[in-house]
Amino acid sequence: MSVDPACSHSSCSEEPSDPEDMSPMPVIYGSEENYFSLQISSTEMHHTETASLPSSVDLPVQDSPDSSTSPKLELPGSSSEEGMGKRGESKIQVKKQKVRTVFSQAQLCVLNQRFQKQKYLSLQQMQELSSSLDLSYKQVKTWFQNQRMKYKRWQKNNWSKTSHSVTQKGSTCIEYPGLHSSCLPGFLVNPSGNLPVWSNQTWNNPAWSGQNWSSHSWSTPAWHSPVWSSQPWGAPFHNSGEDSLQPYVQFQQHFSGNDLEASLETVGENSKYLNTPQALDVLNYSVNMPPDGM
DNA sequence: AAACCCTTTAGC
DNA sequence: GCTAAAGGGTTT
Repeated sequence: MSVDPACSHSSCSEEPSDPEDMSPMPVIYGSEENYFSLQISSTEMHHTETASLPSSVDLPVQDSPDSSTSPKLELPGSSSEEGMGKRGESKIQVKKQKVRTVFSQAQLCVLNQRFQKQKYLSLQQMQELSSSLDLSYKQVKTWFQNQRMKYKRWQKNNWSKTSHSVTQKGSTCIEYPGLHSSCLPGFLVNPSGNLPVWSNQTWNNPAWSGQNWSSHSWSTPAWHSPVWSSQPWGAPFHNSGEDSLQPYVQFQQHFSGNDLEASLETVGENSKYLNTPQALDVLNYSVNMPPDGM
């Protein structure tokens, strides 16, 4: 099988990618996202490799400190040109060329799997995930956002396909091809966490060790629930309302341990429509339940 | 203020 | 064409 994903060798041991903004980030290499993440890509996997470095130019670019969470890690004005390049005073027409990061299969795998379970992550979750994957918070956030849109589109298409024929609640016909296609066996996550099985390389993040994942991170009220009610995928509930919540409760009662994982995929389906903090909480709780029993 | 949704831009 | 990322409008 040669299932030696991404970094089985050793090329990805370092991954100085780009933690860029995150706050809790223990690893802050530079400031730029992935600009200079000189990657090796010797194998075939391009990790977070930064697409292509424009060799010349000092790309004023990017970095948009998104600061999503940790507001300004880089002082405004001092760090790079970003300060003035943006909307300072001299509208430099330096068109910041977009840097397209290419996530590695491993990263995508984890992201996808996570997405299947949760369409929305809390701040902390995103932070942890980002640091685990060596990505920036912004990247994770953006990825999830894009995924949601993608999923939405997919759902729409899918919906038109099946809607006329099946519209019942138990119609779990098609599954969102989130990772199936790109996830190699070796990318499967552990039942305890969400890291790939082979995660002993870059994925060694204390945050995922099982401490934070235990519970509080999920129940944190930090959840700022978006407009669920208006969510396209939340709408369908008008029909089944509570019906949607049932699966979750039962789910956590019936499953436990390894099965959880498998079942999650199924449940995950539902979760697409059920993104209420509560539901997620239940789901997540189960998901993170250590197979050993805490 | 920050995250979200949605659209658009742009690299691959 | 896919999708990461930017931009703009909205919501809390």
